[in-house]
Amino acid sequence: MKSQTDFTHRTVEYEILLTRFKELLKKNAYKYTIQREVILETLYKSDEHLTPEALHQLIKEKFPELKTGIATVYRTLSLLEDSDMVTSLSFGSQGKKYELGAKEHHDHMICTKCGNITEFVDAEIEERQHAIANELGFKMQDHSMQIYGICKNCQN
Amino acid sequence: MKSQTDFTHRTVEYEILLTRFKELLKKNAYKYTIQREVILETLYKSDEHLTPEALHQLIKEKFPELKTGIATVYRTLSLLEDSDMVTSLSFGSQGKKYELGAKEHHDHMICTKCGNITEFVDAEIEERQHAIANELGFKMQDHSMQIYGICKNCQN
DNA sequence: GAACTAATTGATAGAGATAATCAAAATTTA
DNA sequence: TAAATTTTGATTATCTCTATCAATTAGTTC
Repeated sequence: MKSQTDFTHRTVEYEILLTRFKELLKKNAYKYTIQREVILETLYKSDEHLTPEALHQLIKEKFPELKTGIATVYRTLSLLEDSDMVTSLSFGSQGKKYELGAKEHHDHMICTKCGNITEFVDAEIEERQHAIANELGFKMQDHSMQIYGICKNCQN
Repeated sequence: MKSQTDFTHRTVEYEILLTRFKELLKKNAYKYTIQREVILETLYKSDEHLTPEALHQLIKEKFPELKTGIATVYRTLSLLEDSDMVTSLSFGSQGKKYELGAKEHHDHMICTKCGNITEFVDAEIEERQHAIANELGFKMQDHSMQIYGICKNCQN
């Protein structure tokens, strides 16, 4: 089937990301599909932390002709996460939120009132984390840190 | 109903915890029940990070005469968490693990192979977290940090 | 570009964790 | 100890995510 899907608002940054993605697919003998690209693109454009549900909703609105199923969204997110192209934040029984992990690593400051997420990096903390893992004999693979509080806006 | 439940191995530390718990119940006009105490006690004795499921299992073994239902375990854990007497660690779609939060605060080092959890505290990190929250205009309420890696045992 | 092979898809059923419901039982108050 | 209210256990419902499977599609070969 020849797709009439219209990919708009493409940036150089996105093209680089897409190339990385295509290389990843090729390397693992995965196939390129419009659904996979649309999922990557929508995640890129949204610039937010999205639940699989929310991502699926966005895709259905923007590309209704694809009839993308929720299962494909989950599958592709897993694929992207396994390949370190996206990272997920866990919210207990409320599931996960995903974000593109192409940008540099960062931690999260989460407002407990409005749920908004602010990102930050602190070199000192990063350093201590490595040191601690070493001290405890761990081979560190990853880490995640969240600070919970009330953001400026919600303090009024 | 007069309970024949035998509470053994009580320590002073536990008695203090229990008193805190009873005060909490009174303050919120919640009622004291044997089930609630048994859940608190089992969590205290286990000294481990427990899933609601595992906690329920332990209680069924130690206090079979109570016939405690899983729903009560969930309800009580929520109650305790809302009151900051226990804290939970999220494991994505694998649910949560709970621990008593009465002891001093600590972060977690989690082995991605065997799932075991080692606790640690690092003063420097604690300090930076507060500083960062301030910088970003957040009123900090809480934080959590997990380092993922492979523990000594599992590296072989 | 047609045929072939294997991967991918959408729909749906299934699994696991947690929440909601509700009649029966227990706790607290008076 | 009787009345009022909460809590409980059993069960069902819900929510997130995974497995299944027939139909479709991508990549390859001719």
